[in-house]
Amino acid sequence: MNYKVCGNDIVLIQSDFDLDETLDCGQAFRWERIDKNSKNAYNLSKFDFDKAYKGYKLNTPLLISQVNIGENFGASQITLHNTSEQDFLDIWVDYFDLETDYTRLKEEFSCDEIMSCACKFAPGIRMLKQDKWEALCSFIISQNNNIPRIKGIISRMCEHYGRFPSYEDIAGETVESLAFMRAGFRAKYLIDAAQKMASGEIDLDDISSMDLQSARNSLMTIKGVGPKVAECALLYGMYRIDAFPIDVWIKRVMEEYYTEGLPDCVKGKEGIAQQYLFHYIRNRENEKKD
DNA sequence: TTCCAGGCGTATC
DNA sequence: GATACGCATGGA
Repeated sequence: MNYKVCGNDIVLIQSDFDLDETLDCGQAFRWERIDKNSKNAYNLSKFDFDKAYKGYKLNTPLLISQVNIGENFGASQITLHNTSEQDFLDIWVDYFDLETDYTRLKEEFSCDEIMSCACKFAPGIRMLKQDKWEALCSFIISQNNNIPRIKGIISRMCEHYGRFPSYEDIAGETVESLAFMRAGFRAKYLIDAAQKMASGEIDLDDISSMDLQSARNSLMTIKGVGPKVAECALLYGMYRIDAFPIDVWIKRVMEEYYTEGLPDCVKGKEGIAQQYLFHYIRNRENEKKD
């Protein structure tokens, strides 16, 4: 890892990392893009960047910016603003999966034609290693919902508590007291998850070390957690990259390209492959509409 | 107005 | 075990 401490900032030159493709691709819901016109509000007036986001890992805030380098944006200068070296090494290196070589990963994936297209379509995707409880909550809220609304519900939740609520916070709530979130029928599922954690019936640390099928089964004892949400909690919250969430979009990918199953070159890393495929099929469809 | 969104619980066969 | 339907909410 090649980084410099510059005053209160951490600066690194990083390949395979694009903030839009990583922070706004449906794996995390608490990153907000900073409009360049409003950068003064973030004390960035003297700082030039191509794109920047503000967000959190659970309750640690971060302002992160990107300056593209070179003609084909193969690498970027990434700056973590107002971040101590300690927090960088303890939290963010892990969160942004900076120890994984995505160049090599994409080379492996690219032995398959569709995967090769998907990797080229969004070469700056990285898997975020999110907090277990944060990811579980997020994907309980995600069911039968769209991404802008998921973000809105989580935003209202965090604003209400002044932070991301703990499971103890939610365990003490009722469907009525959570009405401010406008989460609809999902509120009772959040409460059930929180109460099972409070009672010790569910322990996410234990689940993270179980074999995949046992972990799935344990998560699915929570009301509102079925196969898809369990898979997402495992992939995004516990970095179980062999978990493969199948939502409506990935179902389309499977029906269109992989009726025989996934190619061998993604075996063991299906979850990361899924992230490229999800982004590819969604944005390819969006282009059709334009 | 109807349909859809990173699904799941329940009823029914 | 498979299939059908309702579910809260809000944008298109």
